[in-house]
Amino acid sequence: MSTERGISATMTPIGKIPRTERGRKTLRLLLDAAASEFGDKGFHESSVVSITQRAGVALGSFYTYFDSKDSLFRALVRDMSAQVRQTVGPVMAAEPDRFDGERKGLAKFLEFVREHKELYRIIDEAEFVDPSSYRAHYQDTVDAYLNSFNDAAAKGQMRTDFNEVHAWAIVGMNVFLGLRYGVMSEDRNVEEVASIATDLLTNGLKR
Amino acid sequence: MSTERGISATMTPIGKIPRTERGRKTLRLLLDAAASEFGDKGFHESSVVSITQRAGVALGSFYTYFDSKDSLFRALVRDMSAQVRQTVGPVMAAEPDRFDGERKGLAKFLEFVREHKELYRIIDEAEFVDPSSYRAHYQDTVDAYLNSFNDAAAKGQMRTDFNEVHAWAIVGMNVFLGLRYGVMSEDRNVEEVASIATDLLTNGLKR
DNA sequence: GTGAAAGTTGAACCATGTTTCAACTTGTAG
DNA sequence: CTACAAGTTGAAACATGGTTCAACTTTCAC
Repeated sequence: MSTERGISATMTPIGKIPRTERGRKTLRLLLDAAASEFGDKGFHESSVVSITQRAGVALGSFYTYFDSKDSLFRALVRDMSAQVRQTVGPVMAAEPDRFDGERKGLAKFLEFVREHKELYRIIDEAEFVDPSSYRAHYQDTVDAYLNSFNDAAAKGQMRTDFNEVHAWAIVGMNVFLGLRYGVMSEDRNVEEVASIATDLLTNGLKR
Repeated sequence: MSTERGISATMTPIGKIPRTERGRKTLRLLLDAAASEFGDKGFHESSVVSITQRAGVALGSFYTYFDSKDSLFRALVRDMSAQVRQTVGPVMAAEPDRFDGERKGLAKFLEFVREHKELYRIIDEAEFVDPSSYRAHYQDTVDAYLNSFNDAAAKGQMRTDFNEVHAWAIVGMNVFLGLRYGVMSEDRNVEEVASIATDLLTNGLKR
């Protein structure tokens, strides 16, 4: 449930960037502590004091790297959003058949969610703390779907009369499956859930 | 964007219940003010002071009816959750054909969302402020879907091999369509969105 | 080895906002 | 009309937690 990533890959203007090894380590500690803290308690219940305590550094050190509690949160939202796409995207794209890709991608997504349960709390709370990143996150996901649909339709793998409504519907479907079968409980295995959902998406509910 | 409802219909233990007409009016003012305030700013940015100002009553009056800011919010969550089901359920159930019901129900839901944009902020923020109501809200919706699927399948209107995964998928789909075409923008009419979604649900995406 | 830059520290400052309460006004039953 | 209950008021008490800062320690280039 920790991010396990290098510092400023997608981590755009975090605040001040560390110049030394010691600095990079402290920043990493703060980032990881913040992800757990926000995941456990949500943005408002989390406190900078508590984050620094988890990280094992002094309160003041926080402000060496971040301008404010908000700016840390914003950095985290953008980062998690990118992480999801970087994790799921390639898995989906690797399958020649679009529906196989959908199934594999969804399974990967559910796996990711289980390993990063803080994802939902962070993204969802962005609706309040950082609305533009929140919207951007879903819009980006929808756009990725539309692109992949274009490819698949061109290859004759699916209907050609799709549009943004379909994409939003599918994203919503996946988000909720992640909420239910990733975050709330792990009472079904991910492949099973992914198969059922992909079948629904492929064939519909009619008899 | 106001609730326009009587006081304690579904509004379980709100706190203290008013004994006089004057009291009921004040409570109504507070409830409506709170719904707008939470809708505009979210739970944490909202303040009791500001809610009482909107309502045009004194700060202290708030505590005549509610134990705390939290308890007011909890009351509001349960209330909105019930309102959605009471609004959409009957419309859905009225159609003999399950897919017609789905289309009409979704259209009604989108309409409701447009008239109550505060719905999403309140339900979504319940994830943090009142997690059990948040989960209950979606679980109740899913259960209602499963029941209606049972009926429809018995009438031979749809596949019989559905399960909870299908229900969560569809609920997620609808929630996201509400977010996009109800809250974020009203750039498509509700019937159009509902038709596209229902067609997806009925026939799937395959060619 | 030395000194300047980078990083660390936590007490104190400060802003915000929830909750309490005792004095006051309004409603109503008898 | 009276007296008690219900409701109202807002200043003040209280709690929380974000942010600043000046003294201190560590790192590292030269």
